Amino acid sequence: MDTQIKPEANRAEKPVYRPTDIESKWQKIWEEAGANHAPDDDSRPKFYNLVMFPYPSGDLHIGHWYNYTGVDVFGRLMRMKGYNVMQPLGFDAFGLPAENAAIKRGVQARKWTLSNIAKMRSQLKTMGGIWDWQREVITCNPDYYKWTEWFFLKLYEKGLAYRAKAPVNWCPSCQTVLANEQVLADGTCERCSTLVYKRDLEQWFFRITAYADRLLEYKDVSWPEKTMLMQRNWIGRSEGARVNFKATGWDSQEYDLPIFTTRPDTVYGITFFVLAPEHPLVEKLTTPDKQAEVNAYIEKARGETDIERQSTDREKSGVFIGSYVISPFTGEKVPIWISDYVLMGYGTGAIMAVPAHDQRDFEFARKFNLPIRLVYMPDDRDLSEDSMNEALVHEGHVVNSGAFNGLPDNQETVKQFIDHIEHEGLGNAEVNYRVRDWLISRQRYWGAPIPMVYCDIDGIQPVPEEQLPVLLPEEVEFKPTGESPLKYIPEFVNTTCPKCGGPARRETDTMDTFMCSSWYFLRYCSPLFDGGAFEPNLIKKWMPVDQYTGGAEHATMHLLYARFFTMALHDMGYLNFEEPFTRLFHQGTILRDSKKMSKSKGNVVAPDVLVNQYGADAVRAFLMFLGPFDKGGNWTDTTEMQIGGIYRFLSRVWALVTDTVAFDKGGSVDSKIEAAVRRLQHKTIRRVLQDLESWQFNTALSGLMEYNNGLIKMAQDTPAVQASVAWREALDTMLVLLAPLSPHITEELWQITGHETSIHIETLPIYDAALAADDLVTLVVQINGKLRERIDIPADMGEEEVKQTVLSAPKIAAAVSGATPKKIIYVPGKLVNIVL
RNA sequence: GGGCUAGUGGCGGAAUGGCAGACGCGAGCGACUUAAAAUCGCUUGAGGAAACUCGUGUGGGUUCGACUCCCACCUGGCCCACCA
Repeated sequence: MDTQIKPEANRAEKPVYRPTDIESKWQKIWEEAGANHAPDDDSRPKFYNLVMFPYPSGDLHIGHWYNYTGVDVFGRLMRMKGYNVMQPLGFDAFGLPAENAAIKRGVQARKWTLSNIAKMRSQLKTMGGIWDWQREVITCNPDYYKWTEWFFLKLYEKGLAYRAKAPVNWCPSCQTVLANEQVLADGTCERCSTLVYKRDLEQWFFRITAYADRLLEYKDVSWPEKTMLMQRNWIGRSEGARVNFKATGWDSQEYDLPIFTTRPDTVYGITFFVLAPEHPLVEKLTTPDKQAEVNAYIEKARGETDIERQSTDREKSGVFIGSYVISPFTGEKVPIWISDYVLMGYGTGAIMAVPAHDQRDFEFARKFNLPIRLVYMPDDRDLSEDSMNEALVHEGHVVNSGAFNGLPDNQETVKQFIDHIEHEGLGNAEVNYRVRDWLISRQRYWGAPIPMVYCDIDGIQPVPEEQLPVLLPEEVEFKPTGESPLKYIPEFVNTTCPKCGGPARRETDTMDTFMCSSWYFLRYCSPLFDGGAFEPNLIKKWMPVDQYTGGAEHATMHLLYARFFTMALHDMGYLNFEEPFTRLFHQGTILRDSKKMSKSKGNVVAPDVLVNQYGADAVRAFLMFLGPFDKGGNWTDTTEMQIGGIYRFLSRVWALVTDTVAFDKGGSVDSKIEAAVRRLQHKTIRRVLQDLESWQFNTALSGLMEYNNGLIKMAQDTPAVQASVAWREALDTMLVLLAPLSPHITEELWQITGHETSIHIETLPIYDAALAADDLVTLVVQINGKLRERIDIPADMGEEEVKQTVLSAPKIAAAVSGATPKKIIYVPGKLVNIVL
């Protein structure tokens, strides 16, 4: 291979650094030796090092490399620390892109997916990671999705799966359901530009809300605070009360209208009542004279896109529907309105409006000239309903509330109101969650089938376990609209009822791919096991995952679903732990010109060219050198130029080590020089190990570069040092510390320097503080906090003597010029600050 | 609107409250070469001949001492977004 960067060999007898040759050589040797496989029977302690598996889009880009290199560096480090490291990889293989390829290019989804996997697997192998390919898991294979279906049945048995109506994106022109990704920002269909609207469909849900409180616990896990906070906000636990109101419909019947509020202490402030436009009682409570207006409003709300409806800063809208509720607290008639700021999906879809103390209600009241009544008054000033221009939230003391007047705004007051509500039989304390049940139905072809059948006689019936898997047909034809072809395959749809044996229809929806990724980490433990989803003893051996690494964007979806799954399986007795991932780390994202890389945007950076030119070792180290691993980076046109620096570094390591080999071992060298070598060696061990263990790969590398530069300098100054034992050990240290980052060159040099076993099973060097200690330390001398001088002093000099030495230094003495210092600050080994 | 996070040379970035700019890229000069590339050496925050002065988004504060801690603001990124 010819590149302009590569140095010529300056001596014929020395081996030349040819990265690609070395890399393919060692990758082959490692693979044949099974070096990357984590055996199930092994006496070392286990370490399960997991990375979020990729979607097989077809091309491995530099972002994948970044992510997987960091994980591999950490895995290799743990292996060198003596762990039996299991580091598997697989493919999250169901999903929309395969279906789009099938529609647009007429290639079968399965074929497309598997050829992408083959390509990505071979690309991945070039990075020289310790991926345990014997454990590979592909979620679209029947031996995997059989168990995805099985989990569905188990959740169904436990009452955690249920069917309900939910809105989907419906394109009236294509006559099909669209995924959120297929709806453009302006609310139109990506295929035909028709306006998409919401339509209710019967779909399957998982009752994740039943686990909301448990999901807030985080038992025995060490996760980033940020991620837990995101999940907590997502789950959104709110304590409050349910209060029952009653209203009379135009049919003279009385209807219950419960509401949920977090502010039961403001019930006396209610001046109107609002229902979500979709609320089922709207029809009964709308008086005939309001019918037309109300219907028009509901129509309008339905036609709005999510983006429109969710925008906070739009003006409030709504319609009075003609009926009233009676406030059980004040006995007043309170008008009922509908408005889209009340959501059917949260609480009861109805609220009591207290405009004086809720900003949204306040805006609504002002817009429609509805009354406002203060039930809290600030302690330090007067406020009037007419002049206030925003709601008063959490301030002051209770007023206008009968026996409660005078109470302060606090939890105790809220509790007294709830007690009162419960005592009067008007309602009860209640906790609500923002999180909704998990909708897993997808009106898509390329996913795991939902193992359910519909019988005219027996209704909904689960497919019996022994009939699993419900196989997904592989040769299918798509309608031009992109509709799921499953509906039109009679052999798939028509089946028999497991209960009565009569004719029945299969469910044609498939499962959300998050379902597949909610348990893949369990499958890695026994990927070939066919007696169940996993082999219980191997689960006990490997789980929970010790280290999980992946993007922060999965905080509220995948990471929550996987925890829910694990907890549900624990409760069914399949697992003896509740949290799947003990430690979590989010790597940063590599952007291209400040934008996310994606195949669809066409802005991906391919690693292949760089790997061919500089070798995988250089690309790995280069990516890790860009910055802190959790920060990611912005890839611009000049970024690539930096790889030359890493390549030079590796070449210099190569030259340093191969130069030494020419020297005879066992020569003697001045003990002072030997001590200097040891000092540099042990200082490096300390900082580099510390950095590697805390994922600071960029500073670990700069530490190694400084080490390399230091050793080169020593060899130049005193060539004889290269014959010493200390020198050989110093080079061993260099190679061992560099091995996790650049595994091939270090393995090659390890062999060249006469070692007979792989460098990657070496144990890490141990830091010796005594060897690292300096005789002299450089002391910084400041006057009034400003740097004035640097003085070398013996490391063991006492404080008084240090101060005297400093004060008698000519520059300092001149600056002080006879004045008496007010104070002298002494930080041992670091600095002296003289305050004048 | 809320939450989180970041802001340091021409660039990527480094600094348990203690020498700002480590390490690397790029650039400049030099050596080697007929020449170029590669390699090696030196220089490289700004101003200044130098002594020295200024300098980590802006403005305050705490401290002997602040890139680092506190307050306010400005700008970017990410997540959530009318959740009663």
